[in-house]
Amino acid sequence: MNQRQDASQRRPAGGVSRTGKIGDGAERHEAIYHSISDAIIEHRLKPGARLREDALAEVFGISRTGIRKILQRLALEQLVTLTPRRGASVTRPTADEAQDVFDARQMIECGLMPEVARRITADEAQELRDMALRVRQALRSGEQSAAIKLSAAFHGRLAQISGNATLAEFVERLCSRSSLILAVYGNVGHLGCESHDHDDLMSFLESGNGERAQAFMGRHLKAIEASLSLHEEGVEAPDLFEIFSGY
Amino acid sequence: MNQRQDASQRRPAGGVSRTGKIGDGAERHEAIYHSISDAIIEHRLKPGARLREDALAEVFGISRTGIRKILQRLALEQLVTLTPRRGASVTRPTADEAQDVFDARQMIECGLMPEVARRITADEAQELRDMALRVRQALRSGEQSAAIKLSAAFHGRLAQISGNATLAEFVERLCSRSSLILAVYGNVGHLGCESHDHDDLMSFLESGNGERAQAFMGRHLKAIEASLSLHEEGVEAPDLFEIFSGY
DNA sequence: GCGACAGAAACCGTATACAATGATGGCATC
DNA sequence: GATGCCATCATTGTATACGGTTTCTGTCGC
Repeated sequence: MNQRQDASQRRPAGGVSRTGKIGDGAERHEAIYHSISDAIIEHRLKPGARLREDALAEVFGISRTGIRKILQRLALEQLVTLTPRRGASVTRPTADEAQDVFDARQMIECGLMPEVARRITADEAQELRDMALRVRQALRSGEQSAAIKLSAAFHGRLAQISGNATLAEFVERLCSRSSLILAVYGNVGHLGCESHDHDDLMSFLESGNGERAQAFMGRHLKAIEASLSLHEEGVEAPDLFEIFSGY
Repeated sequence: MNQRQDASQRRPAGGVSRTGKIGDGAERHEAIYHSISDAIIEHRLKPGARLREDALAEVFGISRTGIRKILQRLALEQLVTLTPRRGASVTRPTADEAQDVFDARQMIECGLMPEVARRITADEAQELRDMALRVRQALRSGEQSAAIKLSAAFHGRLAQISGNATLAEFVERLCSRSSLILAVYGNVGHLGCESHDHDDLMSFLESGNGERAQAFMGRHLKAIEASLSLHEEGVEAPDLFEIFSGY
């Protein structure tokens, strides 16, 4: 249930409140937003987990007002679900939503590849290869959480290179939601992005072959999708003992 | 400082809580959100117009807290821009952003057409034809504001029929932003959506011809895009009381 | 006459207090 | 012993107060 926080250790995460500089308020909010968002994307906060305003306010050393703002932002990105008078919890995507997200990625990410192939510079290609390398490293060393986040970052950066900020933002949101989907419907040991898929993709892009990159991205996404167990779970009788055995 | 006597007296007076339904708080916020959003989409609030929290709070009879929540939501949809310590104003899209939005619409709306053609039912087709009719009527009677909103609604509803809620939401947001773009770069008398474009599109969809619908949608969007120009309009201070007088 | 500075007002950012509501657990009754 | 009701509690929703920053304006100096 509620993971009873050791209240004795409730230090504000990083010298906070009355410490002179107030100008960092905005940055601080941004940092807190990323903290929570990362925790969700890396599955340290699992779908369904409740996010109480008081608790978060205490952890980060700001008032509920700021937390609410952040929670609303996360809700609009569909990473958390806001239930009136019940508070916030990490979104648990349905199988339908998962299907929608992957169909959308198929359309947008694939559609972006030709433009990316046209625009990508050598520096950007190198940057992406570095990111792909870090994903591989994380996968090899078993850091699945890190791998998921890094992989999402790779796809997001790729979309940015298309030059269309609007579509890039869409892709980033879709990737975040994909992380949630992996948390619910993914199988351990079968993480979506295969080891060298990203590198193969980079080869097509660097050679300016947009069409092959597009086709490859399509297969890549299909492979991730195929690795999911998208059968609807029985909502009727969940095994509470198994689900909460870790608590 | 804390005059709690007021607190005890504050009780029923306004009758906000005594008027039976208390649950309308959420609905009220939703209604206010739509009021502002509609005012922006219909160009009663023009790009660049400042939206002061105090003024809005007074107009709608709620506190700044609620207004801020609504403003933040609008900001995440990119209808308003939030400048730190400067407050909110109606977003003035740049030419680049306009280009991005129309490129995105080109990709997503066109890509959705085959699926829409496959799924559309007779009832839905009729509903859309009715919407197209209302757009035409508004155009004929010179109600450009109404026409813009109705046209955006048409495109949004169309996307919903694809069955992909995620992409439909994207399209709705793109259409809202398109309204803003029309306000800044559009020419009077040359409203984006031509009179029978929507009807022609419906014919293709009803006959199940997804490919032709897709091609036609592409031309339709290109035509809107081509009708834009880069001349910027002046911005006058809006009279919030007048704009929301009907509330 | 023009520019710069200072004072004042306006306005946003944050925290806190209060009200309302859903949840939980105990108690009485059947 | 089980079920329904009631009281208490926990948690969110909303408003308001306070502090800081920006902006406007009026005056002074050049």
